[in-house]
Amino acid sequence: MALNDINAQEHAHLRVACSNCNLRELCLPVDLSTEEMLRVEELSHHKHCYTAGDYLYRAGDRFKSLYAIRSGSFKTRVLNADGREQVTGFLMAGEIIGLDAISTDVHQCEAVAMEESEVCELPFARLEELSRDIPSLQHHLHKIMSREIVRDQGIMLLLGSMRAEERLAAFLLNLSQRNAIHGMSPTQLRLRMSRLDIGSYLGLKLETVSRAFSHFQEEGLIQVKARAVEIISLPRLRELVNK
Amino acid sequence: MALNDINAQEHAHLRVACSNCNLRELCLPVDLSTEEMLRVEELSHHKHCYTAGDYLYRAGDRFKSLYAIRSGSFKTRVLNADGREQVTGFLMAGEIIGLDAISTDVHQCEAVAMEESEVCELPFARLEELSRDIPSLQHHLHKIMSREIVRDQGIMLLLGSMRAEERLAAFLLNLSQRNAIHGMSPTQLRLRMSRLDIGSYLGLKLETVSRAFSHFQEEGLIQVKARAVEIISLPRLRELVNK
DNA sequence: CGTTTGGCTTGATATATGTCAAAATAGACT
DNA sequence: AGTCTATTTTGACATATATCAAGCCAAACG
Repeated sequence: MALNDINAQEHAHLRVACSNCNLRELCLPVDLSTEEMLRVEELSHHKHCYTAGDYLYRAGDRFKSLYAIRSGSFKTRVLNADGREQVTGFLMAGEIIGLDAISTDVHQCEAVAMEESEVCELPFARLEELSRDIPSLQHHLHKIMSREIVRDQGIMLLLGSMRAEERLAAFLLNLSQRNAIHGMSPTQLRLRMSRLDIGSYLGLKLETVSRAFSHFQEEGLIQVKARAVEIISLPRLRELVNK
Repeated sequence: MALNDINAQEHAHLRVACSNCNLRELCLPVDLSTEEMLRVEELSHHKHCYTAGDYLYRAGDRFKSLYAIRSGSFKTRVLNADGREQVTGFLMAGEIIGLDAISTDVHQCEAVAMEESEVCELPFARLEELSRDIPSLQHHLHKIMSREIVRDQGIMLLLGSMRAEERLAAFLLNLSQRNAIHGMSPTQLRLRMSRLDIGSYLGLKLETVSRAFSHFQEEGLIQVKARAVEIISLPRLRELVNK
């Protein structure tokens, strides 16, 4: 079965090997023995494929598994009683998604693919079992959850104390940094999300986001062509955030 | 040594027993055996006392322990490079504080007591050990971390999509609910924090917070006397948030 | 008991961002 | 290629919140 035969709607299962995965150091601790690695692979040997717009899960879905993003990207968003919505994150390869659901066994937010994407399913009950036997895996899981808390606090700082252009600059710098982690260019960004989504994430209206992009371009900070953004001056963008 | 002899500056140690603690069901899973309970008590038998303004920890401090608040309350805040600050939470009895530090082994934010407060220290390495042996404790820890993530996402929704008065109403309702959990009145609130802190938490200036309080009072929603707030109409306050 | 101090309230005004509307552009589909 | 649709940009204007400034109040203190 060739990769491009997979229909995302079927959530096709595919065997994968963590030991060969080039994202290994993002998902797993570094010091696993061969035997431990085999046990982990047994846990997460199922891969699922999605296309843009597909839901990985919806608010209210019963929680069973975390997901490690193997390729592509997702956005997560929370919905209010009255339909108000807030994009809470844009997640890319190597990141773990679904941590919010552990608290109640029900997904609190929803996750939507922003492009062709693949995830490894990590049944959480098995993950807990395994992490009881493998201390470094246990600690790694704790770090991942803690990192999510730190990330969220950073966004609270952004939403609570920064103005529109500072928020957008921080957003671009964050994308740049995460691009770099994956060995991609820190200055050539291909945005996977709309201005509306960026606005929701940054607590701004889409028009404000668009104007900020235009203004950055006028100032020679970036070059914008729709969703292709080139950062001309990383230092000046950083200045903008820290002032 | 009597309780009121304790000097907060000394962070005096006191033996405490979880099994007698009336906050037990907030900190611990319900189904611990007597033997397991004894082991947990061994983990967390140290209590520390603080007075208003004392730091529980500062950003940059090496991470060693989580803390369970036994009495009183703390605020946590993150600081930016340029001195910008954001209050990220107001924590009260029964809540666990310090989860953000697990990710890097260094505290990312700082925690300050808002009144006379006591905490139980939970050395994290020991907590991890213990939770390897006691699956329900392990799962409980995961739930606590996940709950923090959900809480943070709720604040992101508030900061990103609500207007000033909606934010304040949500804040008051949250306090009311947590008061109720502790068997206290859901309508008689004694605020432990200043308008400045509320403003920082809600992403507003203190004047805006003050005006919103005044306006709520004019509308007959609440009765404000400095930091003593009486909620007159919970339903109308809820309406405000969900519209 | 009067003074000091920090926190809170209130008013007048400024400004960043939202709102509404229209045009431009880019992608998707025949 | 050409039409259709969704997304993005841009402009004019409205408004929520910030800013600046003054006065008020209550707890703390000499």
